[in-house]
Amino acid sequence: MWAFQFPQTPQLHSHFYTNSAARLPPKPPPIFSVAVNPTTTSSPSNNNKLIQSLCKQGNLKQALEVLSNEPNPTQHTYELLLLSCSHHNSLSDAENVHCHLVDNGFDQDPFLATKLINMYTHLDSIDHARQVFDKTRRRTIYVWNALFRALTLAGCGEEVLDLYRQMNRSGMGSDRFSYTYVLKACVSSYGVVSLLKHGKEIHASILRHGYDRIVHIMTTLIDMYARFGCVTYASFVFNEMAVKNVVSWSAMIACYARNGMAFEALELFHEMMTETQDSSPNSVTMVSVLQACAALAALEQGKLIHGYILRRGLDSILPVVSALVTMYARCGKLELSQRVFDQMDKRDVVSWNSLISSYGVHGFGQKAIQIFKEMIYHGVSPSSISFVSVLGACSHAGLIEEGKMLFQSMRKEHMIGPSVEHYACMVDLLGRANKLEEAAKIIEDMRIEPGPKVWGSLLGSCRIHCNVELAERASKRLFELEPTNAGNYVLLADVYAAANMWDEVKSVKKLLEARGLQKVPGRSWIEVKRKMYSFVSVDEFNPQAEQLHALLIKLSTEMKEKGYVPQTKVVLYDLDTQEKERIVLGHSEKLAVAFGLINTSKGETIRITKNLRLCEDCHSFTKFISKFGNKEILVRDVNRFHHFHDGVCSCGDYW
DNA sequence: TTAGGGTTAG
Repeated sequence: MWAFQFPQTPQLHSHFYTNSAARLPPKPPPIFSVAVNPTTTSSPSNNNKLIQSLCKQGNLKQALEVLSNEPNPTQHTYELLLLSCSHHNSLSDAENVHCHLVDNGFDQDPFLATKLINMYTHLDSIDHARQVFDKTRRRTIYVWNALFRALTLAGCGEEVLDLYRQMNRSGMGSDRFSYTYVLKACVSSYGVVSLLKHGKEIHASILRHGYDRIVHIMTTLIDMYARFGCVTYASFVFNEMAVKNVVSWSAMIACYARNGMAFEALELFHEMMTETQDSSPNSVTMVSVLQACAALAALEQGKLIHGYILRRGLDSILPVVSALVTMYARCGKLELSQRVFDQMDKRDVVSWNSLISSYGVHGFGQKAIQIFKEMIYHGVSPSSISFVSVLGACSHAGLIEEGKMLFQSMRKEHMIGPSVEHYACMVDLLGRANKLEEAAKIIEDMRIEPGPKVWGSLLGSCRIHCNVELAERASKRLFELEPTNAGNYVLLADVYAAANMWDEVKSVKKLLEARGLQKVPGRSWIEVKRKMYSFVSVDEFNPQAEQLHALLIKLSTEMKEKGYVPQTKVVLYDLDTQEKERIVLGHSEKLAVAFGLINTSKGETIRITKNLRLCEDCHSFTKFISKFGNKEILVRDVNRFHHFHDGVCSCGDYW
């Protein structure tokens, strides 16, 4: 048969070929659709009208039956049929309509080619979309754009860029739609090569062709730079925009929020509220703003934002409510997360995942598992992220057997293949529990390539349990996979320092320097009376610093009398014990604790956030303060929460 | 005929 044919579709024509004998021999392929279109000269038959009406009513089955008796379907009839196949998510019907269309001489119609590509994109059949494109000789800008969209959604960014160059060579210029798809393609690549360079070239082309006044394109550009972590470029584009709307503001706020610049995100939000009259924030804006509050653990800010959401009636929008659940949990108010969740009329898998991870990050592993089961009981199927959340919760709580069983159930019961993230959770779970060999075995047996997250989990566990040999193995891979991540070098140096291997510590530090990298400085912050105060280990600019240091020396002396022994193995310098003690006493979280002791009233909980993992010494020191200073102290480190109360931490010293 | 920002984890 000359007509378009798909592989693996043996029953393809059975539905339509009841009169197949009358159709043979096959017609030669038409060259130009308009010239051979059998219906351009005649008005649509009654059958055509009936098919169109059935499609509009959503009755695809009957529409297809009528189609089998209609010798002259029109372009519009096919258009509605293809749309209907998309709505019904039916690939087999789609293929049948496609074959029918080809048999009736429409295979070179660029309008229908566009519709076919869009339909196959919707049905996740990228190969089919590509075949339609390849067979279409007259490629309008719509046809090109449809394929760009298809490939971008499928993560084939590099292929889009190749085609884009091909399109330009063919003399076809880009329009505003091509630019948005191609910019998105730069960040949608599954390949390992960064396409940022290409994104910048496209940016230049946009400027050359005067498309920089199109808000859609400039917003996509902001988003592209945001996803590459190029905040300066993104804010430059944003500031240069002559006209901004709610989407461009939201894109810039999201850019700050996801790139560790939560202060800036909140600042920009306030600017948006005060400086714009016609761009009032919407639900999407609020999600990013809540993310920023969560990142900073800015509870008071978060509560104000919650009030605004209620006043604006945005509290029924699921992503907003899920972001509220997460915000309260990350601000240390788990009970408020639960309350917000309980008040939801409708919940989706994201809402459940938010609650599961909320309990997880606070160390309530069993509760997280219970919620996971409740979710399934309520008929909501777990997603891949549900498993990341619940496995993470098991890891924080040391629930090894439960974690293993859940991991097994992924494939068996829920048909979800484990991804790199799930393996990383399992390695973390076993590694933390000092089952390092078992963790290494998991990596060996992985069916997919273990990425930096997996090796990073193993290295983190080696640091906790001081396993030099395995740490060297993991870091060797990590230095290849992500040579610019300073954290990995620091972890390896930590392992060497704990083993008193000072020459090795020195050489890791040299490697770090040679590669132009720096250790991320420890930073802690605290919200007191709606204001945020930030501390770094050596903070000469804080007017209270002297007072804070004096208080810390006094507290340290007192706590030593009560049994506190400074843990100095975290110091990466070969110094004497006294010097090491001085260094750990200046850690940012201790400064924040001291600030909290001075500036909070009796009975008020101290809430601190830290950008790195809490060190052993600060952990031990804070336990003593909670007992002898009679203070509740809540610390959120980069991984989880620590509730210090009466000399005990909720993590059970397992973090 | 086609388009831009957000949702959970690590």
